[in-house]
Formats: sequence, C-alpha cells, structure tokens
Amino acid sequence: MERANFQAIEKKWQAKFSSSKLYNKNGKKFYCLEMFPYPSGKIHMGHVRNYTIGDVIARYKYLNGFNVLHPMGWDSFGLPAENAARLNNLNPKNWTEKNIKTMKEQLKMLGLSIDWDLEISTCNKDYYKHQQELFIDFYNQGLVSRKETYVNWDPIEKTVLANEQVINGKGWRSNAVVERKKLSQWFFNITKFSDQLLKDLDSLDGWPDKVKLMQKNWIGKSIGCELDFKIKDLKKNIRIFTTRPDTIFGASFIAISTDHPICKNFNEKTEFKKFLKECSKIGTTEEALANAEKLGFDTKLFAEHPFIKNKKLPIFVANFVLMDYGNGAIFGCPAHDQRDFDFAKKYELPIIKVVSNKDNPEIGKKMKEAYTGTGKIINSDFLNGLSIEDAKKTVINKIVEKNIGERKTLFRLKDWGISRQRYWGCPIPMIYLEDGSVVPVDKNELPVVLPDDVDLNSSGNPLDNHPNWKKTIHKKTGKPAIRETDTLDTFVDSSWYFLRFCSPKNEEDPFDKKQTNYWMPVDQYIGGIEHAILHLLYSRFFMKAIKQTNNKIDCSEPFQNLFTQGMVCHETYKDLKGNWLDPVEVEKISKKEAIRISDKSKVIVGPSESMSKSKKNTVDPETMIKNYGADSVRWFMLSDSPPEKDVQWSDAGVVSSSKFLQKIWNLNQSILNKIEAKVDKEKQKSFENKINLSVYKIDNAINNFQFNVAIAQFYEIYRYFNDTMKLGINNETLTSNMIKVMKLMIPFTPHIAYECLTNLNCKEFNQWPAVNKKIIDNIETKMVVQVNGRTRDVLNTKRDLEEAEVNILVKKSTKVNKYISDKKILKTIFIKNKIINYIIKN
RNA sequence: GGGCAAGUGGCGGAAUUGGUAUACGCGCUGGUCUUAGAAACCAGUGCCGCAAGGCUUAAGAGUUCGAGUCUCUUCUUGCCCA
Repeated sequence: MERANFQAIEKKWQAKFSSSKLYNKNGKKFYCLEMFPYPSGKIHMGHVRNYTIGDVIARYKYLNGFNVLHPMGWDSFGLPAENAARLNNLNPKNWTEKNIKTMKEQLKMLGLSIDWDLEISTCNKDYYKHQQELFIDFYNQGLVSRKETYVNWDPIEKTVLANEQVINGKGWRSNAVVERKKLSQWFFNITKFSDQLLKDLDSLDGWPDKVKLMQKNWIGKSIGCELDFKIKDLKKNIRIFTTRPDTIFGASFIAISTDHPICKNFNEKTEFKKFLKECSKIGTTEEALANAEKLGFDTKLFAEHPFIKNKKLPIFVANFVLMDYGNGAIFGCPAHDQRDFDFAKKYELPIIKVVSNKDNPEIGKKMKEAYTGTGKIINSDFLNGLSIEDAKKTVINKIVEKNIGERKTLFRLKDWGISRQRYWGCPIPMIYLEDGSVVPVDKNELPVVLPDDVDLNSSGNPLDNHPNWKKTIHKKTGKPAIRETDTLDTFVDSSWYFLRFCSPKNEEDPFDKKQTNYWMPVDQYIGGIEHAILHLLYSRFFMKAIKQTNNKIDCSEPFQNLFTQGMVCHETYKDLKGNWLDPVEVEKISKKEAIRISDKSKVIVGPSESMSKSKKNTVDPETMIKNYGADSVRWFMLSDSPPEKDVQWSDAGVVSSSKFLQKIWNLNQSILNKIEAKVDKEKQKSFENKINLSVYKIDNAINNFQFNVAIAQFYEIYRYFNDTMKLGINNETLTSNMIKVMKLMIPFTPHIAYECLTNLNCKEFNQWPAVNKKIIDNIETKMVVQVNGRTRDVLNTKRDLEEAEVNILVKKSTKVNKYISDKKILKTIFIKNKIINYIIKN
C-alpha cells in the first residue's frame, strides 16, 4: 500500500488554507482569538499548543455554520528587541520584522485557519497611531494622570527597571544595587473602575473560577474606616485607615509612611536621613516590603487614643507602611497583626490582646505570633463580648457619632503606571510647553513616530538622548515645546488589539463602530494562565474606558469565554558537571538513564519542567513538523493531556501520532480499493449506529474542551472500522461513514482530513456531520446487575425496560443466580437503563 | 502564614457527574513475518491467586442499596497572594 506523503499533502493544503476563510455570511458570528505572540525569533511549543487549540475551536465552529473571525497579529514592541539590537548592532525594527517573517512562515506550517488579511503588528505606526488617539481620548476624559511614584532605579544605567529586571536587589545588566527613586510618571486611572471591574466579574460565566478569584484578590476590596488621632503638642491630626477598627483598644503605636506630610518636620535631622536611606534600599514590591526587616524611626511625638482618656501612643515612621495605600498611616495593634507584632517586639512596645479564643490562651509578651483568627472581644470597654463583625459595626458607628472618622472602602488595586523610559514602545503623545504646562499632541498631528536613528548604547532613555527628536512646536501657540520621551508600557498595546482586529485597515479611527459591535465581544479567548491578572484586567479596563470615552461600543467586557491552557513540559538533562543539556545532545537508554551522544558520558535525567531556554529543555516545533508532519504534531499536542493541564512532550508520543495518521490513511485506501461484499443488514445497521454514537461523543468532547477524550474516540473508531469493515457492510456505507469520520478530524488534522475527503470523492467539505439523536436513543443499553452493590453481570437490553422485564432477563443469568437463587430478596433498587441492585441477607 | 486546585496502574490519563473504576495512548511481555534488525500485524498487561475468588482510586473515618465522585480529619504536590 502506498504510504502517505505528509509533506506533500500538507504543502498542497496549506496553499489552499492561506486563501480560504472561515466566513459563513449567514451564520451567527463567532470571534475566536488566541493571545498574540511576541515576535522573539521562532515559535515555541507553547505557541503550537495555544494556536492548535484555537484552530480546533475556529474550524469546529466554522464547520457548524458559524461566521468565524480568526485573526493573528504581533505584540511587537518590547525590551527584548532593544537588547537584541544592542547586542547585534542593528535596528529593533529590522530585528522585529525579520522575526515576524520567520514566525509567520512557521505558523503557516501548522496549517492554522488564520485570516492573514487581518494581520496587525503593534510596532507599526498604523497601529500605534490609533493607540495615541485613544490615549488622548482617555486624557481628555480624566482617565490619565501624572503622579510621582517610586521606581526601581539603576544608578549605573540611569534607567528605570521593571520588577523582573531586578534580580536579588540588583540591576540585571549593571549588577548595581537598585534604588527606590521617586519619578514623575504617567498613569491610567484604572482605580476609577475598581468597583466595576470587581462587580462585572460576576457576569463572566465563561471564565475559569480560578482566574476570576485571582482578579478579585488583585483588586482587593476591603471595607473599614478612617479615624483621626490627635497629635499631642502639635495642633494636627493624623488620619489613619484600618480594616480592623474592632482592635482599636489593642493599639499601642501609630506608624506612618516615610512620605507622610508630617515627616517634613524631620527632614533636616541626620538620623532621619539615615533612616530614609536605609528604607530606599528595599525594593518596591509588596513582597520585598513584607519580607524586609521592620524598621522604625521614633518621632518622639505622641497621639491620643480616641477612646481611652490620657492614653498616649508613640508615633513612628515605619518602612512597612505604604503612602499609596490608605492615608499612609496606621495604628499598630501588635496582638492581632503580624507586621505590627514584629515591630512591637523590636521596639519593645506593649502587646495588648483584645480578641480571645480558647485555643489561643497566651497573652501579651508571651504570644509567639499575632492572632488573626476569630473570637470574642476583650479588654475593650464598650466592645467587650462582641464578635469581630459586631465590634466593627459598633465602633464605626461610634467613630461617626463622635465625628472623628468615617466608614470607608479601600482597594488594593493601584493606578496603572504606563511610563517606560525605553525606546522600543509607543511614544506618549504629550508635549511640555515653556510655561511648564503639559498638553496632548493635536490629533491631526498623529502619529508621533519613533525615530529610526537612536543610540541604544549610551545609558539613559534613548529618546531623551536623541539630538532633536524631542524638540517640537506647539501648533496652537507656535511656541517651541518638548516631547514626552517616555514610551507606553507594552501592556497598553495588547489591551485593545482584539478591537483592532474587527477593522484592522480603518485609517480614520481605532476601530469601525459597526464592525466592532458586530464581532465583539471575543467569543472564545485562549491563552496562558500567566496573563490571568494583568493583561486581562487591563483589557477589561480598556473596554470600560473606551465605552465611557466615546460610547461607540456596546459591550463592556472584552472576552465572553476564556480558556487558559497548560504549559508544555519536557525532561531536563544535565551533564555530570551540572550543565544543562539540550534534548538533541542526549540519547535515552532506559527510562531513567541517558548518555550524551557526543562522548557517551552519563547524563543526569531531571524532572519534567516547563520548556525554557535557560534549562535547554526545549524542542523546536519546526524540526518536529519537518520530521513528523504538522498533523502529527497537532494531534500529539491535543492527545496526551487535557488542554488546561501541563502536557509532557515526548518523542515517542509524536511518533505514535504519526503512525496513527498513517493507519487512518491506510484505512482510507482499503475502503477505496475494497471489493463489494455480500451485505449483512443487521451488521450494517449496528455499524452505522456505532459511528453515529461516536460522532455524538466527539462533538460533546470538543464542546467541553476535552480534546484528549475526543482523540481517544478516534482510536476506538479506527479499530472498530478496521475490525468490522469486512463483515458484510457495503462500500457505500463504508465510504459515507468514513467521510463522517474524516470531517470530524478536520479541526484536529486538517491536511490529512481534507486529502482523504478529496480521495473519498466528498462533495460537501465544510459541513459537520449531523448527530441523529433518535438513533442514539434507540441503541441498546447495558443494564448492570448487582447483588448487594457488587456487580455480578452486565446485560445488553433494549432501552427503557421496566423493572419486571429486567427481572425476567436476570432469571436467565447464571452469573447472578449463583448469588440470589436460594436467598430472600429484601429490596430491589432499579434505575431505568442503568442498574438493578438486589439486596439480600447473607 | 492565608486562599485555591489537585492526588486513579510502570507513565500520560478516562469514567455519561452518585451507578461496570482503570476507556484511549505510551511502555512492557509473548507470538507471526523477516537472513537479521526496523516496520507492520496478532495476543496479553492494576495487584494477590493455578483457579474459584478476593483486593484496589494518597491515608483514615462518615453518608448511601451503591462513593474515584458527596461530608469530615490527616498527609503530599502544584498555583496564586502575603
């Protein structure tokens, strides 16, 4: 038999895919989107998995009559381009474009059903022009602000570092100790939507609960109150925020942030300066602050306790209090907050327990850690005996009554800092006038284009260093002005690309109203769990901000359904010196043993971990496609694990996939070459029923994202087909059922499926096989017969038999009678079409 | 430290949602074919047992006629937050 030439088949069909689209003009719309890639050089297995899953869905929906939008683009701004350009002394633009070209070719090799006419690239000025427009819209609506904030400052590179560029407190490139530095930065006022971003999560039924929970925690709504403390000897108050007003009687100090206005009183003191310097060494992340040793500066000032007469609380400046959460001031209750507890231990402050629980009898200095559990209030005057919740209510009422504070809701979510002191990003369209004012660039002057001729090798911001780029003229006044030299965070680029796909060629506006309202929201969004918080939250913010800004868009949530796929893992290998080895350098000799091919030396086989360049445990998709074919790679990617879980790449797995596809090919050939046999009507009917049932199961599995289960069905179908085709089934029936099976395979392995369909002389390719529910319902069923809950026999019966009819059949079963013949049946449990269970006395 | 998942053969995993546990694939064993190997094909494969049969879904308890699935306790692993 002729073997399938996968390479030739794939080449032939890919040429057709590039011009064919998934549009069914009369069908219901379906927007299928996978997270677009960063063009880093070549595609990796993670992309293969992501885009294969997306392709299955897109093709499946198309075959089911939907009008499918399935676009692809490039998240092409970002730091790696700048670094690569610096290393190889070339332009980031050229580097990026070269990568896009390579990766596009690779994606095409996978046979994806992408409409490349819609391709966008965020570093293209046709794209970022509109982003600048949106920025100005947001600015005019008061959704953009300029604020001072702390950044990770690299003193040698003279640049701001992202959190991930700070490694053990040092700059990733310069290795200099990173400082906290205050800089004026641009922000999107995402916190204006805190409540809405939280509330609308409830409407996202098609999102994994896990992701919704992560977003909820990130937004971090907490209800509490503000409270004024009088400062003794100064005619001022300190206003604090707390979520635990019930512990007010346990307060033993006040702690304020280094940026609190009161600190101005100590700015001249050398001791305070020393303290500030110490604080600036800690990073800016919450985790760094939490893990840092608690430090305080004693102001020698005292605050009056609002409910205990003559009680004085010392005021400290503390490194763990943040200015941008609440008011930059707290009261410390060491007994019931771990940070306060650590602080109190260090500075020997009283620990007053005010919540009691019998499992936690220690009090005062004997406590080993703060108690944050439930209990009754003690030592607290008018709150004694109340639960925590009741005490909160009572004390807040009292605070409001005394006019010393108010109920307040606070969010953990902070405004989104979007300034980056980088070259390879979207220029922020703002200019600084001579009088110090800042105004947006006039919209008809957009885009503000990135210059090509920048020096990436000097320290500092390349746009700022450029000899003349930042010099401009303010059109309205004709006066000279200076451009903003910061560029936008690349998360901005990806926060609205899904809108642009609906009308990517529109020159006038970021998006065409009619097109966008037709296609949006995205019906199925597919990507990695690593974007569960930021990218998705920012995109949700953009939808809401755009809706408020120009009210062109009907929906306020971008992604109706979200699917987060697992990672692709591979075993790790190290030589005896501990150096990572690439899988291609290694030969496995048994399950746990391997040798290095070059010198036959022993290799240490490590656990399977997510593929990464640093561990060298990557597998190149292009090599795999060339060796086994795209269909085999796709098939393996989907077959081994449920798509939401991690999958382990195995060469044996992809080999077996390719063998199976060859068998499918052979089966097609056998059908085409089969000599007509005598027909057995009974067998033919049950054959058709079986295929019909499989169609139903596969359809269900795809709908539930259980691609591995669907693939298991194909293996069963293959075996069944192969075993029964010679047993009295006519060629016409075989062919029509094979056509059904091949159509089911289109979403998974489109090349071989279309090729086989062509050979089978199929006329109507693009139609999903209909499931005949009636036939399924009439198929025989299996009755499980149990005695005392233990299965003793399984009977093939007609559907919907009543208990009495089943009893008659059971009487014929020797397997069952062995257990019940001489026993008294106490009770019978009967579930139609499922089970009959006889309870007997032993 | 808190929250959320998850734990099923040698391995990846399935189980119609409370009704035959281990589908399907990998691996392994035996066989056919072959000068030999590879490929292909056939058969077997949770554990104990010659068999009849018994045991088995991290461990233990509970609910139920019936539990991988529900409840509680413990252990382990992963992710997120601190």
